[in-house]
Amino acid sequence: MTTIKDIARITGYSIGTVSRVINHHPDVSETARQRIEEVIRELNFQPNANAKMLKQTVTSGITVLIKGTRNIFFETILEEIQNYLRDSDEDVNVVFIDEKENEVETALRLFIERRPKGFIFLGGNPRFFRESFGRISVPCVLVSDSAKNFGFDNLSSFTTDDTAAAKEAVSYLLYSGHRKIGIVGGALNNESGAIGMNRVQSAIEELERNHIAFDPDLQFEPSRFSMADGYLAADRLLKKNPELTALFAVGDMVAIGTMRAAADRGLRVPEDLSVIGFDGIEYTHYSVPRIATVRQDTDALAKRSVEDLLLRINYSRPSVHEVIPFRVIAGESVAKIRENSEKGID
Amino acid sequence: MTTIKDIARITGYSIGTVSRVINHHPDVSETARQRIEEVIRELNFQPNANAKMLKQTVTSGITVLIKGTRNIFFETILEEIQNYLRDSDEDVNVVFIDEKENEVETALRLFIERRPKGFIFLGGNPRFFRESFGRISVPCVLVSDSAKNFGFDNLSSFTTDDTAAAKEAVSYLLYSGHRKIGIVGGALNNESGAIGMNRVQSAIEELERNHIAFDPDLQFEPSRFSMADGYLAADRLLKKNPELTALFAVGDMVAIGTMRAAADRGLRVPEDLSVIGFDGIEYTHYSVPRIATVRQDTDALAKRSVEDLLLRINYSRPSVHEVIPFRVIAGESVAKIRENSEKGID
DNA sequence: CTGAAAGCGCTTACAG
DNA sequence: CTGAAAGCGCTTACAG
Repeated sequence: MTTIKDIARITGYSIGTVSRVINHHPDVSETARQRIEEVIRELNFQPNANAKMLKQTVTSGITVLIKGTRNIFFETILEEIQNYLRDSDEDVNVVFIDEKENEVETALRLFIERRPKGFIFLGGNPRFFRESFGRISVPCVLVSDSAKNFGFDNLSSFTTDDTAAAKEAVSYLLYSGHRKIGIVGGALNNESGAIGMNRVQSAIEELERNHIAFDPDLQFEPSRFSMADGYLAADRLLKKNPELTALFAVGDMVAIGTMRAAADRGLRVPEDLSVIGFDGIEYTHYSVPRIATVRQDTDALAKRSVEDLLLRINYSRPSVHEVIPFRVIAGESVAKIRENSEKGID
Repeated sequence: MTTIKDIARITGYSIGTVSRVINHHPDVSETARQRIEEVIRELNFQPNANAKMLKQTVTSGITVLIKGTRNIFFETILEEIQNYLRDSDEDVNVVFIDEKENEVETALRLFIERRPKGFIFLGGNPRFFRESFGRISVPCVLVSDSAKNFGFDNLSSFTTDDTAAAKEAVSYLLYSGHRKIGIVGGALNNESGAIGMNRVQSAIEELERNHIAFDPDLQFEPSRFSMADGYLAADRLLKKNPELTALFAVGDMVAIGTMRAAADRGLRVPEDLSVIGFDGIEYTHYSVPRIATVRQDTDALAKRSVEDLLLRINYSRPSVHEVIPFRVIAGESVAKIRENSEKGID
């Protein structure tokens, strides 16, 4: 393996000078720089980052930690974060971890090893934050869960108001004339907390606010955020309650599964069954019919996260907890039905 | 920051003994182990991986390098690779890199820093392999491109026979009675090589073998592997050639865009336009209609990659280049049409 | 502008 | 079973 020593030996300079050239240190003669760069290129030398990081105590770069490798929603935000960070001169390190892993412990390890100036967490388990976030001392941002009540002054958060958004989704169904509404999705309580249950809770409250009785047995099926699970849940729900004219799927992947379950029961969307999703992933726009959904503003989530993190890194501003507006997208999967109509739009 | 030195100081043992405990070295007294583990737990000590890797020359673990963070197909394979590797006692390190990045240079850097026992590449640019793979000396596997002619004896490859698969896709359309067939997708020549162009080429050959004239201008539109691009390409193609009764989309994402483009032109799938995709991603099974596609056997690709890599790591077997069988999935997006019918199935 | 040297936090023969 | 010491490949004051 080629090391800095080999470059020094070959060029006749010391390893100190070689190191300076590698790190674009200004105090190097043009002659030395040229010769050393030439040999580095010839030998295709790559400095060992372990040694570099071990020695360097200076912080640098920003690390984005993403929970789940198959989360299209987070991937969209990531892409936008990278776009915004491209203009800053921080380099970005992206790390994907499994949904079940502890993102705060991972961050802690990376913090020790890489000394980034800050972290952006895409997804996170409140419990993990409460347990061990205290040991991270650089500015951080959490996207997707409010950290307002965690009590850390180096942690900002940017979130969609799930409660209001779910309320709007149900409102839209009510506005379209639906009264027999079911809810698909929301995991009851898994390791990562009760994901999506606040959406479910808020949807139920909106129904009750409109004097529509809600029977969890007949109008709700939990589901994880996948097409496969959404399919099974919707199928169970439609089987035990064929009266339903509209379903609120708590995630777009669940909505996709729901639409397929409807088709397999001979129901057309939206003629026989209306469906509204949640998140606003790209696919909702390409589906036939286009899927009605509550679109989270991924661009704003990304933009504000980056802005805030850079401000806090560079000017040590205080952390903030912001709610980002969402938008109900009408799509083509929700039909208007007549009041008192027995089922669908006829 | 807590280091091994602190643990040594507090427990009264030397850093050598602490290191042995951390690495589960057998030659440590029970007393020492217990005391040291206790303090490590109390202080929540995490050894600095930089220092560890810098010192250790022993190889360990397997690194999976994935090109593209939004490639559902690769993510499916990754999941299966992880399942298969769970049974071995190798730990797995997954690294996502941008589609435009040089995966071989990245592997080289990781090779220097982490010394894995082997690499699995999910996606790769033949040019990058030819240029610099020679400097990697551990067993590697490339999935998605045959490395047969690269001339490296430490590189196996497992691939779907794109040529045969594209031929079958077109066969299926011909068998269903279509004669006016268009092809959407395949990037002409971008940085990552002419991705998908072998599929296009093979599809054209199959048409010509069946005495169907092929006019690239009227029957082909290039597209990158995304819904958005697939939409635009299909829209252009359908606009300039409304006679087409079937489209072969060179990737499933392209097929999704194609189906939406058809809908926006008032065409029903499959009644007015048949569509067949390529890859067999999960979504094709949930779409309404289910998308006909050529399903690559992700499970076999994953399984054989892992088996082969472990065999070569542990018993230094020679590398192999295997073609994994595919399967045409009928779906619901291709209609049978009458011979001589002017358009669609009427 | 350059070199010699200390040291980052670990691992690992070596000696006992 | 344990400790003292060398050294992994770098960076960085310090001195010149």
